[in-house]
Amino acid sequence: MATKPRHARMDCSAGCPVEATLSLIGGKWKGLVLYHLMDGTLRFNELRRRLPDVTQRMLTNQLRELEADGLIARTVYAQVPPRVDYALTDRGRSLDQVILALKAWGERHMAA
Amino acid sequence: MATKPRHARMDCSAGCPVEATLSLIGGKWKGLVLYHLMDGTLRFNELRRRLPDVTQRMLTNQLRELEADGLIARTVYAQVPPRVDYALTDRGRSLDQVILALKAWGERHMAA
DNA sequence: TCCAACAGTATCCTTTTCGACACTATGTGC
DNA sequence: GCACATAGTGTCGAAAAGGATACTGTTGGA
Repeated sequence: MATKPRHARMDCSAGCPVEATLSLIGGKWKGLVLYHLMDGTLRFNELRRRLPDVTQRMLTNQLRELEADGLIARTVYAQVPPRVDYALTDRGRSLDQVILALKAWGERHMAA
Repeated sequence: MATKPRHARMDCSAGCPVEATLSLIGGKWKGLVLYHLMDGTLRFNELRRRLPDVTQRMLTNQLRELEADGLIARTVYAQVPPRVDYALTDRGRSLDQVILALKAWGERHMAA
């Protein structure tokens, strides 16, 4: 129970789905992880190399939470050295437009 | 200086604009505030009534941060009792599509 | 004369989040 | 028999975020 949902239900008020969605992708590195996984399946250390500022522990946490929320799938191969693949689920892929909207806005409005 | 930006620059890595945008709207109630202001200008207590679970202090904080980020405009009228209007700026209004994308996704994928 | 409405502040405290750092298991190549 | 790579865990502590509660000043209305 690393993190409890900050917004578990949808029945609080108008506009609440906004917060509910944000609570899924609002983790400090989740947007970035989802964005990189849009390129395709990645192994743990591949993600690490793409996100050099994320500590190993944080990356693990974020991945676990994304998995718990059904946005990514974790596949473990019984090999040595271990191999674990991360990929978007259908649900995760359905966020693509949202991620791209966030990215487009950031590129257009953060010139400062 | 209630809150320091969690993501001030855009030059960190690919996909970073995603995080930059999230850092603006990721406050616990910011999405909700922006969503309600899409209806039009609201006074402080009108917002309070629409967001009953937000304490007065938190609402003030979130509004101040949104103002500092240039997303909303705060207009004070020299009256008694005081009157303060909050409205989206152009920059804030440019987030409408993003907010609506978040809302649409939440409504469609949070049925659980 | 006393109270309610407005838009906040001030203070204190708890919870959550984040990061540093060290540690694990195992089979392969040298 | 040693280090290396992989994919993690565990523990600690600092910092940030969030929440509870109480307080302010003014004026119009009952």
